[in-house]
Amino acid sequence: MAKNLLIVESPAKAKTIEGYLGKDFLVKSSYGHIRDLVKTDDAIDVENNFEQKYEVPSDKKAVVSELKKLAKDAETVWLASDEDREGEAISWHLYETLSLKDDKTKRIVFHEITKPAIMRAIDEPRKIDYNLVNAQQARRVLDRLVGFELSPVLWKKVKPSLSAGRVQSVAVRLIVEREREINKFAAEASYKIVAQFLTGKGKEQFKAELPQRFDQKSDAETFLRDCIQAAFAVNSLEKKPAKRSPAAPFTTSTLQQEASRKLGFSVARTMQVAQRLYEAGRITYMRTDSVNLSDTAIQEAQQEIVNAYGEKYHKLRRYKTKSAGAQEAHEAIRPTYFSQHTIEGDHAERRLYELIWKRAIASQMSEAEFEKTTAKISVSTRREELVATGEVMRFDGFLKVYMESTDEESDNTNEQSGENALLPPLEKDQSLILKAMNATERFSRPPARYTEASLVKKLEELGIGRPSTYAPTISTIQNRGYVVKEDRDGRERRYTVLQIADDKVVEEIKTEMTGAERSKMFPTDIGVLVNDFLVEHFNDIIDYHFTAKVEKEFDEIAHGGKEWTTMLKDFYGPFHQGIQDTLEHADRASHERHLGTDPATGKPVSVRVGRFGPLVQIGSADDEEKPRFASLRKGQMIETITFEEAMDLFKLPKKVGLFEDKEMTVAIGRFGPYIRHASAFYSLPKGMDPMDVTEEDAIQIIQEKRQKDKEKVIRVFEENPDAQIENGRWGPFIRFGKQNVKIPKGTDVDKITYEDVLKWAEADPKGKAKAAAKTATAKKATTKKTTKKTSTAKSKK
DNA sequence: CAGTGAGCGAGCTTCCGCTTGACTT
Repeated sequence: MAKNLLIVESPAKAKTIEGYLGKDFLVKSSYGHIRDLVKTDDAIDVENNFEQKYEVPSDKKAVVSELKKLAKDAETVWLASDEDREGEAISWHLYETLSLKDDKTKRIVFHEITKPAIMRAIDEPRKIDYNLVNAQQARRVLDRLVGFELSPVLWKKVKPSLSAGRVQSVAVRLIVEREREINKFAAEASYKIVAQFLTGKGKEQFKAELPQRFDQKSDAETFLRDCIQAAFAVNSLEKKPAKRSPAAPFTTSTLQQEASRKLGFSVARTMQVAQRLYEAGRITYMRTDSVNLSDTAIQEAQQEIVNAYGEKYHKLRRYKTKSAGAQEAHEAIRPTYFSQHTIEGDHAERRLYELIWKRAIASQMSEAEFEKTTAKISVSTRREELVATGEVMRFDGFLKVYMESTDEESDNTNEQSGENALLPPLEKDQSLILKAMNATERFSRPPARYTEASLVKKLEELGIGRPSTYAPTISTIQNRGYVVKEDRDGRERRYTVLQIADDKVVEEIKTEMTGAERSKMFPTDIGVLVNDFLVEHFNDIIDYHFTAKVEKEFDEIAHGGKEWTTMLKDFYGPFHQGIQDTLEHADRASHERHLGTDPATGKPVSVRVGRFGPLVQIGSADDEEKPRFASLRKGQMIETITFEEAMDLFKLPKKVGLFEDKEMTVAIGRFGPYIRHASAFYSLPKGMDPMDVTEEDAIQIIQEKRQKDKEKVIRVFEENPDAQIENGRWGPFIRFGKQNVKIPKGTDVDKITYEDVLKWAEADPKGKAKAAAKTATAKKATTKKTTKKTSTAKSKK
């Protein structure tokens, strides 16, 4: 029996540490927290100093009983959970739950998993820090009180099953408020002047811009006209060295941002893949707020950089965390072995590892050095100067391995930036030949919508949430239906371009797409409704700075300067009063908006949130005639929909004619406009207005789709016409009734027999399960719907 | 991928932070 039992939070960590400590130590993991508040409303006794009822959740029972047994037999139990508030609480819960003895228990901490760090920790054991534990209790109790008192208010005043909390509600608020900023944003147009010059001798070309812009088209036109007969010369020439430094190694939040920008990963996917890399021993812990690297890591990175790129590429750097509320219990995210530039694994694992490796290596490399040249060009007829800039890299430094990307979209419109371009050799007073000049109308841009990752960044800046909760929070607000992540089409916008041609200024109108979004976070109507309700009645809790405020108090508790129950009492009194007042006095939340009167019937037109989502209604319930309803479409919201848009919703579905004795109907569904005929759906070609579809169009679309489907079929099996080989998006596959059967790699498609099909179909449990699930869920969904229908109806009262 | 759309009912929903599996969808 081992003399020492050492308990950490993560099993992967346990494995590593066991290797460092040898036979006398048995290293086990608690798998995070082992106890939590009971899930019922009596978990906290607010009358009695916020006394808590804890329980070991069922999925932790096995871990706890194993640890209990091992602890009983061990001479010394070492509690080595993380060095932060939560970690201290885990140690305390272990101490209590395992019934440990004070003289047999030692608390140790380390914030990097290296042998020297662990040996040092073992030499310096301490006791459980009850101030820190109390700070965690205050945090836990406050979150429970807020979540479990706010949510029921929403059930009563908005709709059942909704949720609110210190973190999620602020996340939703950020998105709602950003959407409103975008809605009220009015783009301002201005004219940007860009010129192309030729040098006199070599006839080399380069570009220059006017730094200032013209608000008025007439001013831009005048400028261009003045330039027609003007002489141009290099007025001044300046060369300046410039440097760029690498970014710090990854934290959870920065990893999520870069993986989103460079690899297109959702934050959940990034964390899944990182978890696999961590478990395989490829990277250090992936839930961290620290940018710190251990001394051994810094040395290994140095060795690797010097070996691979040479001494002058190395620069030792230590980074400091900037973000609020960082607890730094771990290292930054880095490769376990810097010598491994790449790894084995699936595509996602290899790419994420590479990103982590590059970022960590680059963080220990030299600055990149540039020479920036700025040439100012005089215009004989004007006082303004045009400016040409060029940048030459003198030394690549860290850019040899890593370039951080930004959130700025580069694909936006006709922006032709002259930055980073090379300039031909120029001399002061050299005269230049104007080759072309134009003034392009440009528009100011609204604030950017959040992506999952940029929302995480914002939350981190506000100190809201922790590395372990960023991804779950993003999921929660989507699962609750408060926000959606989706693509939205942009709209066309016209802009004016003025140009010098044949000594005249000519004008041209062009169009561009603007406002198109990919994978962005949009609030839903229910998200807006809940947010506005919370802001109205609980503004102090939903305030961006609420977390920062309470964190400060948790810190005071942790340092022994404040009693945790006092802090909670001060908070809970007014909070609970607010809950009661709201329950008693607040109206049911509704965002009903009256849009106007239907000219055809004279009935009122309004929008509101219905049981199945936002809808438009013509007529009222107490009218004799039943009101007419229509659902809002993707991108439409109660707050912003216009009367005309609302009335348009009643124009579809529209019957467009007959085909094969059956009606054809045009409508708009979740995937865009389509024609419904018999029981089949046919998408409209992109760009076709569903209102304009004629009978002939519809027939043609149906026939074309049928033809295309026919072309996809390679072979139908004689034995069973429900079995056929088709060309799919990723190559040939077998359609076998409802089941899609994969063709094994390397099979000659022409030689597949019906026996093969039966065999493969049988051997593909996933495909079978999927086919079965398809029918099962279809059934379930319908039954669920009907039960839900009655249930919500009941609770309405 | 549509259509639907308040009404009486019983009892349920819900927080944030630590950690991984054991399961299907």
